[in-house]
Amino acid sequence: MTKLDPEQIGLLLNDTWRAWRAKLDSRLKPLGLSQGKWRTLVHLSKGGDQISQSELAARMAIEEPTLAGLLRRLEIDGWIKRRGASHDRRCKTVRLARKSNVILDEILGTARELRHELIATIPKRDLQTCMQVLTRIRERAEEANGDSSNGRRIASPPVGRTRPVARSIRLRRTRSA
Amino acid sequence: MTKLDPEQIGLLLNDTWRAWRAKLDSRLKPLGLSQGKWRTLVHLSKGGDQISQSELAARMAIEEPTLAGLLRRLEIDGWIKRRGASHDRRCKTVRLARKSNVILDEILGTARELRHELIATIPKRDLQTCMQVLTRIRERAEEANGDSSNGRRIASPPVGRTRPVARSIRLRRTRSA
DNA sequence: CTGAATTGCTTAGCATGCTAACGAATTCTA
DNA sequence: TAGAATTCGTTAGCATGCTAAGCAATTCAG
Repeated sequence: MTKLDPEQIGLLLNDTWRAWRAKLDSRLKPLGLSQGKWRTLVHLSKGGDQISQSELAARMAIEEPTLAGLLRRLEIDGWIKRRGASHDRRCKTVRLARKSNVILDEILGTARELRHELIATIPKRDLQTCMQVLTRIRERAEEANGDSSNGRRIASPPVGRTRPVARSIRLRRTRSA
Repeated sequence: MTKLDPEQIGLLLNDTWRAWRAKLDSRLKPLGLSQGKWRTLVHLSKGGDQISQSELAARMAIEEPTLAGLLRRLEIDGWIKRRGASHDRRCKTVRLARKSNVILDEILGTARELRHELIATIPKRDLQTCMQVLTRIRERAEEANGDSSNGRRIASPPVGRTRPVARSIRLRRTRSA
């Protein structure tokens, strides 16, 4: 086995993710869904179906305006519905439309299938090691410091499970001229 | 050490790369360079300095129109120069402007520094394993495809589809009305 | 040599990410 | 309880990725 140059780890990470993502995306495209859209639907489906937009954005680790655009397109296509929340008129709650259930199965199935194809031949131990290394890198990279300009960054939840976290660090634009 | 769920590997890969990239990007932003720009400069610097655009796009694994936009912005900012190639008037060769040399050192230095920070505490052996796993995944994902329904897109016009490797199979619009 | 195909690059237009700035509603505080 | 601050969502505008479609130059087939 060739010895790999550690200096190339960043590049490798980039390429690997890119290839994976491209593959999944191309398999899902025939369903009429692009990456951002199915990702949103999946998060919604895991989320109890009555989340506010800001909560959803936090879980997806994207910004609210980005989410707003995705939701607008999803709503136009009839995949989701938005409705003002009665208890707080600032909020809109987002729900999956009925028609989404079918497609969701396909999305999850396709993703699982691809994942299994990609990691099939990899020994469990090595996979564990890899994931632990990645986790460590991610934690380091998400530490707030070293950053000359902006600190606010939404932390994505730990891989282990889905946690409704994230709003804590939100620190909004401080409107301080 | 917690046992990580292999089903989450895709997500983890995404998040790790995202965090890394965000960090590097934010450190380089003060130089006035965004991700696409410094990536282009680095590829140019590794590339013998007299490459054509299509060659550069292929190396960067992005499409030509994407590169065209990047180069336009880079040229406006004075980082590169483009010039029609004498031997083939279809081509433009791209060169780094002199002012880029300074910035390039900073880019590479910053990237190296960050990389070392991120992987500092990780045992060499584990890092090797991780890189080998990633390499394997990438190779799998880049294989022409295991797409359930359709084979490679080569001869079928319908969906246009994403071809990650850029030029190799380029098959242009066949003007086949 | 001439017409067709290929190749290099551009423009146009969409998708998805970001930040900045804002209006409306709610909550906190003095 | 009035004013300030916060929170939720939106719009506006930029960057970077893509595909489709086109022009100009070159190459290939006959």
